[in-house]
Amino acid sequence: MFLNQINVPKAADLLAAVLREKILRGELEEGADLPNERDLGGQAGLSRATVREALRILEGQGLIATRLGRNGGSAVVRPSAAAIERSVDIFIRGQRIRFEAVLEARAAIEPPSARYAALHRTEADMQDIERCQAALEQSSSDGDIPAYVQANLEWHVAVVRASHNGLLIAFVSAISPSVYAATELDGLSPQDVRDEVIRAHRRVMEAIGDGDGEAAARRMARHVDAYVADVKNKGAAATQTDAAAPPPYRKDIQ
Amino acid sequence: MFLNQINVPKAADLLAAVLREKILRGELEEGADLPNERDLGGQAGLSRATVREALRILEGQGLIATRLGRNGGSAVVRPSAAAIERSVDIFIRGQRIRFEAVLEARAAIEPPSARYAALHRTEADMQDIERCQAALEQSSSDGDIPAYVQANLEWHVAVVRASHNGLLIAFVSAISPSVYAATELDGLSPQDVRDEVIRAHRRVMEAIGDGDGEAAARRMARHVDAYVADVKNKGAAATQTDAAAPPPYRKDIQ
DNA sequence: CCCATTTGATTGGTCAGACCAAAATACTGT
DNA sequence: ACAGTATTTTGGTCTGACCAATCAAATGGG
Repeated sequence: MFLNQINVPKAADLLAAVLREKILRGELEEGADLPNERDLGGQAGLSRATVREALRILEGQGLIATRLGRNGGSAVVRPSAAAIERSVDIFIRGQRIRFEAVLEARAAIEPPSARYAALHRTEADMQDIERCQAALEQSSSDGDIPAYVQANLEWHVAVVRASHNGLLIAFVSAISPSVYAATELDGLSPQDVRDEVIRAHRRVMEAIGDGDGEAAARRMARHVDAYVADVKNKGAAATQTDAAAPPPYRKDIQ
Repeated sequence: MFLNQINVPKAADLLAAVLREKILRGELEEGADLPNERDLGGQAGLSRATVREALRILEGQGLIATRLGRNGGSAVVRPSAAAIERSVDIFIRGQRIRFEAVLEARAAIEPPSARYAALHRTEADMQDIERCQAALEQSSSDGDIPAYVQANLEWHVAVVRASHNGLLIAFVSAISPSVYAATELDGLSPQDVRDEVIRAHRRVMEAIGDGDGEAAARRMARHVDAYVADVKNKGAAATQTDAAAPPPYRKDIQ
């Protein structure tokens, strides 16, 4: 062997790569309009169909947004966590990641995030968290389980957001929908469990408010570990009755 | 107001969504060939250009792979962590995530991952980790810094891989390239620091080998926190001499 | 002069048809 | 039996056209 398999790149991929670099290097700043598709094709010596495929790639990566009509066209947008959320969702569903593993990942990330939250939180962060907690308590006393689960997730995301670490926020946001989808399914959460969750949240919030990182991490760990243990028990109980079926992690997969 | 903004979906997006669901629901299993582009267009009542845009979207999401030539076409592939790595890379670069924040995220995820690794590792996992450690020690004594940094990262990924949690593996894999790119740049890592890293790794490995989750987590935390503190100090020192410039986090951004 | 309406220009969205190029298969002559 | 050639299948790309959404400019009545 003296030559590696030569990889013929596709024109659309190349164009997408060029534009992506231009964007990420900051040559094209946020909001900047790309030339229209016909001009882009003319400049690059490519057909419009090829240009469009390249734009589709970039759109899928969350780097541009395309609007129709006069003064439309493709404009550079700041890549958000949405792309990460999409890819994580696809990964979880495609790899058939066990629901327990998703919870484990959350249990891994959230306690350190709570520590950072305690260290970096602002006044506005605390207000956000408290707003989520209020919504949680309200929906719990109303007995509105879906709203309760939703508010619960939002509380967790709000805590991580207070860490001001974009990556941790993105990771937790990315796995939250899966946690929600699987939790809602169970229809669990009796009154006493909900009350205990509310108390645990209050303890964590107190630590974050005090700026006590260690306490925040410890209490958050207790809280999410209890959740994981709870689900694992349920999973084990379910496996007794139906040993062959893998634990469902999402309603549309069975 | 009595009607919300009506969102006209694009044909390619719809087709991509339909195919994506088919794939993720398992209707099309791994390796299955999609119909060729002409047939797909015929069945869906769409032009080939539109079909190709849809396929490009799916390809970007890592759900299909397309090969040229007779017996070519698009085949379903299992979505891997690669898509997550791409989106995280774009996110980090696009959001100008501080390098410290990337390290913080790693410092958050790796200690709990080490705990899971201690609990779930197999014999093969230990061998992988030891192989990485051997490469690390070799390149360190050779003074080959790039190889050393590379082996260092691989060791960390190998540890997380031993946790057998796909999400944690994906997250750490996703941020590793950024850690590498930024670390290499520094050209730091004098002999004594490298030796200390090697000793820290050995301590973590011992705990994982013993199945002692708490010790593994604690030692890993010590190890990565030292790294973060080191970088933060360097960052502070650098800011003294050049207070205006934001800390570079990647060589191609300056 | 102002405002509502109509008209027109710009741009993405889609289509149809063609040809090229890569890759596997079928064929053919030795 | 085999090497070499032709054929077929399929993605890759191009050209050119028309539709549809959108906004700007022209228009016309009050």
